[in-house]
Amino acid sequence: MNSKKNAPADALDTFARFLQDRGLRMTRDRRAIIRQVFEVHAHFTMDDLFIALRLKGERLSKTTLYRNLPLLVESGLIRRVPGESSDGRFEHVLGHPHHDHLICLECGREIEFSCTDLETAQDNICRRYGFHPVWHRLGIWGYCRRCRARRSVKPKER
Amino acid sequence: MNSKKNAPADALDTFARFLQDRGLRMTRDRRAIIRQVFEVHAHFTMDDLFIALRLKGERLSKTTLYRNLPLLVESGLIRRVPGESSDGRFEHVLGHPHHDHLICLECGREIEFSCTDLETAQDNICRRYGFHPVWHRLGIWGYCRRCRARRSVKPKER
DNA sequence: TCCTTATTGCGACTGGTTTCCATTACCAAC
DNA sequence: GTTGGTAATGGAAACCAGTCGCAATAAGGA
Repeated sequence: MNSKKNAPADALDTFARFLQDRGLRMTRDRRAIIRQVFEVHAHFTMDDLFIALRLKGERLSKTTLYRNLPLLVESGLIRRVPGESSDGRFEHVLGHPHHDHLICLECGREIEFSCTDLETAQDNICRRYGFHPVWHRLGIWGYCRRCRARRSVKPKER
Repeated sequence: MNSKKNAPADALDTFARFLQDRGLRMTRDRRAIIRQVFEVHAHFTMDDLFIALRLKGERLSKTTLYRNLPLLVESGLIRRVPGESSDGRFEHVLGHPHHDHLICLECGREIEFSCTDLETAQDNICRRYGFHPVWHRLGIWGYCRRCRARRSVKPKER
């Protein structure tokens, strides 16, 4: 029952331990932040989080977020999403399996995928360079099936 | 003589064409920017570029850089260096073939590599999704050989 | 419950980037 | 070469995300 299923509660425990180890305190705001972060399975910005929490009736300030997200990162519960276009975005780590993205330049849609061949090729590269990988991020930009179809109808466009 | 060897001149031509196509003008400042960018084979920030140009006696303003670098990016001559830690950095593209990055979380070093298996795997993915790729970007974060060696000396660390 | 000290909110502040607008300079047409 | 329409530019002001200082608040161990 206290298994992996309850990510928010697990994360709360982990964070509580992390705080205690460093003589910091668990507060209402911190609890709310953790809960929110692990309830939603998507990337988020400071502002996303702020708005979501305010909508839930939490009265914390942005300053508090700016002060606490670095702690969450340090604790390993969340991480900044690497990659230029995802500047200022975070994602939680527990229960968020790895995936990469196809991003459509026309409609902006992001398609998630994962591919073992890709992972294998990456492992090979890392081995070749004596590099110990921790995580990676691959984005492929281009045109999705839907937009290509639409395009082919009026090929003169552009 | 007018071969690939002269990157700055080639880039200047390319950019001139790019500008003309959009009804924009080639100016002294733009020429100076291109020349500088293609003379130096290294990542650079707005400020690096500004200082370098000023040292060369150019009297352009930062505003001009902020206005023109996006054009260079659009023209494909330079690109923003991906990766969180290299926020705000650019690199030129001509004579800088496609590559991906291994980024060390400890020392920050970026190792460039390219790998056909990886490209192949990506092509397969795209085919599977009916996606037409235009470009991609892969970053692998982890620990480089050097830092791992240093670490293994004091294995209790972490 | 008390008391120490971490946490918080607010407003001021910062550094990087963008915008405004008056002036300058391209460059195509004469 | 001169002219005219319009893009480009510089400098200052505005903007914005993120940070800091400080007084008030609230964890949580004694």
